[in-house]
Amino acid sequence: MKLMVIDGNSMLNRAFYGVRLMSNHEGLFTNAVYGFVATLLKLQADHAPDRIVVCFDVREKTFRHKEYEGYKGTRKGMPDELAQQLPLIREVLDAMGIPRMEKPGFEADDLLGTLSRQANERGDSCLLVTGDKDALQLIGGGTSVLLAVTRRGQTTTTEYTTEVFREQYGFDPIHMIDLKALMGDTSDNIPGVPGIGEKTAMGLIRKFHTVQAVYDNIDDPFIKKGQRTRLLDGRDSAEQSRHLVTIVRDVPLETNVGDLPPMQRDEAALYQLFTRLEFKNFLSRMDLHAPEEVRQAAPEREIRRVREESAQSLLAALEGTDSVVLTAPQSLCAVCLLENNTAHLLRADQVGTQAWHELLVQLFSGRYLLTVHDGKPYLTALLEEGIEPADFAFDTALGAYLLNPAENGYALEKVALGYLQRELPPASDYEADDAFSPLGGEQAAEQTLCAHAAAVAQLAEIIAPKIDEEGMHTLYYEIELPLEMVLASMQHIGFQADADALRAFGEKLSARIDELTAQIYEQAGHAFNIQSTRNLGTVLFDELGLPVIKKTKTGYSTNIDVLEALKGYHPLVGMVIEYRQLTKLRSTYVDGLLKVIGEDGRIHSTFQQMVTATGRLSSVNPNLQNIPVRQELGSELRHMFAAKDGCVLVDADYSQIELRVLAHIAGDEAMIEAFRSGMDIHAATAAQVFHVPPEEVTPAMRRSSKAVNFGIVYGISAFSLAGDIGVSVKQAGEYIDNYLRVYHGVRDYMESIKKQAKEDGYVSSMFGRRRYLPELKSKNFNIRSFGERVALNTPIQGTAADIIKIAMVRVYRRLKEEKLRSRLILQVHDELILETPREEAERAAQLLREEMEAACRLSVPLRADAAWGTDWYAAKG
DNA sequence: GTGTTCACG
DNA sequence: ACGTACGTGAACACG
Repeated sequence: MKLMVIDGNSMLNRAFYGVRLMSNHEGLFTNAVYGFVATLLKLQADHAPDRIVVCFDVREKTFRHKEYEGYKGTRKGMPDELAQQLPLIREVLDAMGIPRMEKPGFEADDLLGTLSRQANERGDSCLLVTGDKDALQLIGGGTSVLLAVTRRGQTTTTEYTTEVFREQYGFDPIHMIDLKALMGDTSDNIPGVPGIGEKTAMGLIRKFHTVQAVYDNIDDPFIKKGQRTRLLDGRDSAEQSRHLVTIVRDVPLETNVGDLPPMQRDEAALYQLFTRLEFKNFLSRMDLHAPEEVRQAAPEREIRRVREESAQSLLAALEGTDSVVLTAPQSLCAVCLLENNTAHLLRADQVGTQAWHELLVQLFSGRYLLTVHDGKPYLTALLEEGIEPADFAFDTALGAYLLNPAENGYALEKVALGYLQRELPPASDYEADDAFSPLGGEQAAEQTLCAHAAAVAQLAEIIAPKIDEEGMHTLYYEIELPLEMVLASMQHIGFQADADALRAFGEKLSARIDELTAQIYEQAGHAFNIQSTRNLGTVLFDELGLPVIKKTKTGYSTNIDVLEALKGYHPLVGMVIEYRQLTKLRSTYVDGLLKVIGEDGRIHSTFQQMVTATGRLSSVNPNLQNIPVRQELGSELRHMFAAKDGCVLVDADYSQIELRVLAHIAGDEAMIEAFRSGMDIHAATAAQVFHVPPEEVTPAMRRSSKAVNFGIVYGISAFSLAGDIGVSVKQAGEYIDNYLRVYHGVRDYMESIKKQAKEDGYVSSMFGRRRYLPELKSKNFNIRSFGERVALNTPIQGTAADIIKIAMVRVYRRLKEEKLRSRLILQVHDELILETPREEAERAAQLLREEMEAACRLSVPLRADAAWGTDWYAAKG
């Protein structure tokens, strides 16, 4: 028989520090459990033991540690995030059928020693798993040690047998005790012999093997004079240490190795536990499934599959239905329509191009209420076919996003696992290029398409009512769902970009970058990779000896704040700043954008609707929401984004939308009044905070008020405000105090939103968009503070996101209703851009501004400023 | 794949 | 006493 004995504390610590902090939906921390389970599975797979025992220290009862214990009896140094997870680990082990062992007064090591001895005496082999080198003394007689070592975040394990140990150390494992007795171990409070370090101790033990023998041969010429003195002085300590490091191998145990039952997983308990912890990949890896009674909640539905022969027969089958689920490859080369538990399948190559086109027109005409999962790709595919689809009736991906916007990714397989506890075959079955060609994997493709349709139908039944229950009906049906079509249209139309102008700009940059590179090398005295922060750090701080301003966890920080601070010290610094700026422009924007200009000369970014935790959109491939504007050189790039011939760009942006939302949500009379007065808000704030008439507000006063205004929206602290505007923390604190005295509605809001967030576990935007905040439950100050800032910021940022989304839907509809030829092509959080026939510009600008301002009624006016021009640079007012 | 930096709101 | 702004995406270096 093969026994494996694990040092539970050692493994737990490794798991906790090796896996980034994770928590489930409710804010329960889970990372240590996750790492622990992952390690257990790997150990089982690699070593296939017949029995496993996990041993723990019972440190609370060990008097040695008592004085360090906090009031709750947790060991010093064990963060609460980890302590919380101990009971979960116990549950996991129990469910896996792995016995736990602990014994007051003994450490895990002693249990390892005792169990391995017992096993060996019975003739069984034993593998001890630990990160503690002390355990190496236990090797031999059928026991080996699997030692885990973490270096640079990477854990490697080495299996030590007697041979491996001898090879590495040059003596027998048992003499590990003697080695430690001489060299000591500061982390374990083992004194050893003062003045004898690892090197000397190794030499002595290799030669003499034991402490006893060292002292028996103390006059041996091998021992140098100084060492001899130290050894003799430290003799008591050596003997005491030897005693301390010797692992007990005869702990009286209630359960002996012979009594260990075979491991028996309690699958139902494991399923329940992993579901609660949200360990979805373990559920599938360990092939765990919902027990019968849970499955009853969402049983897999029996679906009848019908292969339709023609578009007519398909449409006839759908006649009179009030709800249809659609699944299809994104290219829409086949469709699966599920109604009334019957899936109707049809492939493009069965019906011919023209008929297929007609079918799609019919299908997406709005006559059928279509439910889909992530419908935008279908919409863009249809637009490419020249078809103008109607909105979907329901999109389960969008619904899942609103129910919890913190997930990463809403792939059907993942959402189904979460809501239906069911594993689906992967969409790659039908997304593959040849899945529906006559030779492709048709069977799997059709089967998967049907299974997915069934899952979408069930998901809709679960998600739609939840959306309503959680007060997001309007947000969903009137904002997000119609917005999907607006975004598809924006993606389809794209933004014209001038490739030649980009290339010319790039060449200009390259010429200057080459100059700078040469100068930087000259200043440094050698060539190096300027883009490598490590190399640059070496040059700046080691070679040139400039003062270190800030450190990152991997070395010196060389970010812009640091470089600005170092500018006066050395001419190289200024060059690096310019070099950084130019290379950023060249690689991210010039090269990056050139790569994505389509054959139509336009850039078709993807607007992601299900990414951010706050409700904002994001833009990828490329990101058109971070095109430079703040610096003169970078903003030239906006000349390359131009309207097509005969058109102009109409650009409108909200003025101070987030602060206006704050004024409204907080109901702060003073701030509302400031906005109603129509004044420059930062100046108005300055006047109120500094008690001066508006005409006496100095630029410096306005600047600091502006910083405070921003800071408030982000969840301010005096420290960061100080860093931001370059005043003392005390000074910054006074600014904030003055600010909150004037705007006491804001102060009250800051308090009440945090309180409410703690009670509810989430915050909401004005339109009911939710974000859960498990961080607020953390006992870690930093994590909790982060949660509080998020609680403050999310309703503001989220409401602003709701508002511009409403505006987008309204602008899109009105352009259609009024049969204008202007088209929305871009959104940048508080800014919308239309491409507009020149003669329509005036009217489009008017419409855009109106709809943006009328999107929502707040207790302050919403203001949007519109302007137009031939390119984005010119259109920005 | 992770960390750092920097572009935007 | 703690260590800080909120939300994104892309490029590059490095292990």
